[in-house]
Amino acid sequence: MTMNKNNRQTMSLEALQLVAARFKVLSDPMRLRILQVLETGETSVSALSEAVESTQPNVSKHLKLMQEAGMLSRRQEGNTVYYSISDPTVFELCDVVCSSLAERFAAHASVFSTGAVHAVRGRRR
Amino acid sequence: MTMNKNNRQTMSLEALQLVAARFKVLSDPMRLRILQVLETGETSVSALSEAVESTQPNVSKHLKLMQEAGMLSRRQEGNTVYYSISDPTVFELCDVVCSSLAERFAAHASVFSTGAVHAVRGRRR
DNA sequence: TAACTGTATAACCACTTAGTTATATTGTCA
DNA sequence: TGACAATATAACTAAGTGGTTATACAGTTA
Repeated sequence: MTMNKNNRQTMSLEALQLVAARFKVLSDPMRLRILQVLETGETSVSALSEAVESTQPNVSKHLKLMQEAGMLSRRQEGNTVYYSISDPTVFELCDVVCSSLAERFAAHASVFSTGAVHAVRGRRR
Repeated sequence: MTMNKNNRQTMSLEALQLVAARFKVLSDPMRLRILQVLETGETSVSALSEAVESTQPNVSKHLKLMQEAGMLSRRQEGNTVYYSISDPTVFELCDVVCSSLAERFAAHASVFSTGAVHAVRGRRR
């Protein structure tokens, strides 16, 4: 096993690509917004489209992307489709980013609500 | 303060854009590779270019991007420039993604070396 | 000064991506 | 069956991105 001098494994290029792909899914504001809504619970496509103020085809596209990335599950009931979060680590990732950003921009820290995030973090999941 | 039903704050669009931008920086395999090298310590641009097997202009471009994102620091000595990691939370993020991926692809789990990452996680930083 | 080294930048290209509009698909209900 | 509703997909466009090559900019050394 390849280790660097911090005793940390050096990942293969293939593995790096998979990690990068995961970050890429989270690198779009609209998708983050969708995830925020989904955190409140399973939601239909039409309800999501309204909530995030975008068109249905656009939301459907993002949902498919995130589902294929393994972040969402899909459940159909009649002709309504409900999506929900299947990998809650996405919020763990967002929390880490928020803390880091809050630390950097101490001036705008309230935007990221460091305190609130930290308070919630302990009791989630 | 806006909270959803998980008692989690709903971030503003502006904040979501900042978070998304951070994920975007990490969404490229070459940048992740550079970060891996930098984790072993401060490195010059030329040494980095060799290590990641890319051209100097390309590496310089990625370095500038990551520095502007607040992940790297730059130090010049003579006409050699050394970059180093200024925000170690990037590795925290990578660890979370690796664990999540390892869980999903149990078959290819060894690629992400769950065990190794977890073992190291506790004593880092 | 001039030659050389290391890094940054400019210009360009192939490719990807988020969004829109139009349409297809699937399910329900009369 | 037909009309309708919810979702998915196709085709397209404008904007962004990673890489390359060439060149500019500093800093060192003769």
